[in-house]
Amino acid sequence: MRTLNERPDVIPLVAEVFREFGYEGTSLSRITERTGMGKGSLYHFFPGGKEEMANAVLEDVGAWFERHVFEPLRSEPPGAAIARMWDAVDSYFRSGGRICLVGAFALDGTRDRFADRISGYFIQWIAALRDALIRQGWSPAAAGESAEDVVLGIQGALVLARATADDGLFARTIVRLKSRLRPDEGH
Amino acid sequence: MRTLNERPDVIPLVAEVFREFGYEGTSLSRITERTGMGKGSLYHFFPGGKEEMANAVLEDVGAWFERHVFEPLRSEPPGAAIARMWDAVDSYFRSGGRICLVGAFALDGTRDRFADRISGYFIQWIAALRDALIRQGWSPAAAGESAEDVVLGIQGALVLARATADDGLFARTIVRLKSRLRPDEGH
DNA sequence: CGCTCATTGTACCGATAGGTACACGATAGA
DNA sequence: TCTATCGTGTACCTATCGGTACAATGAGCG
Repeated sequence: MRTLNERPDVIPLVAEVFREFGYEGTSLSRITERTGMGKGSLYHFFPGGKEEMANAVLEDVGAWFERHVFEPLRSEPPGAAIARMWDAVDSYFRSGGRICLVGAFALDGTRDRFADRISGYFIQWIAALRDALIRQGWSPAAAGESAEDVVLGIQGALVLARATADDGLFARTIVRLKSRLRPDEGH
Repeated sequence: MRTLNERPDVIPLVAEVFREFGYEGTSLSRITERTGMGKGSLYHFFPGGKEEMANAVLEDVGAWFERHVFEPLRSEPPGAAIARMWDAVDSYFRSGGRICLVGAFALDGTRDRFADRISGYFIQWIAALRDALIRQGWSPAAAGESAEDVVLGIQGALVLARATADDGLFARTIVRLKSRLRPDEGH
């Protein structure tokens, strides 16, 4: 046919396949049917095959969070940046209807293959949030602990929401986590 | 050879394989090499093949938690039962060095195959903990919220601990979660 | 128009997937 | 000791895996 597809267009489609089936559960044929691209095109854009596709997907996810979450946390006024983070998280994960690819990859043997990208994602997130909290007047220790607490809470909520198919769980959890970041107790 | 192996002996070995590689990433040959059992024996004990093995493993995990965590939470004095839960959790997950099979299965397409067992595990855990908190004098609402918060925090900690290869994260998180269950704020 | 080159479908590759068939050997009960 | 059964190793099955080769196609451009 013709050149309707570009590499960046395909990545979100491929991402969704990995999200649904995990790295090992994602077969080239599944990607083919979901993207409408044959192996020829797929290997043209991703000469490294499945591994390169997953890498591109992880990079794409990382870039999205860098842009919409981490960077604002580091440079915008902390209150506004944190509010923005909650909005981004809620919409990105579709209120718990969508899981975190990075978290899912972290849990099985896939982790070792993409260790740097996976750990980088979480470390950056925690560091950026911690930074914002410190700029909001928190002590470094309390900020670090709470940042970890929040990021981990989001991941846990995604696991539980999908495990129990409880529609409200994610939103409930976000409310609770939000309130923990509000300055009422002494940090 | 002879009948050294019994079904119950093999299940923990198989469980470890699923834990490392996920459902899709676990191949019969990997199970064979890890357990030392050939396909003949494997299919003798698990005629349903891989799916039956995973089911048996999930049942085994569920039974362990029922015995060491859920049942105590329901019937023992709440303070002691909760203390026991923390010990059980820390040793079972090897301070974060071991992931939660149920949580891992929940995140990808594997969930649908074992939906009842997976959701049952978490629902029972939360309900049992909630029950213990109520018997400790918490309001039902606060108890439900905190039970969810704790179980989800454990899952999140397992994800992050493995993602970032941070040895101390799990223990740190447990300390924090523990303190949230101690009666100081008004519930 | 004709050249070039990115893009694509198709056929094919060896390896391995999950699963089945079956016959051999040990065992235990009679 | 004879025999029915349990446990096991091995050979084999088809389907699919991830990946490669390559020829046809088409757009862009001089």
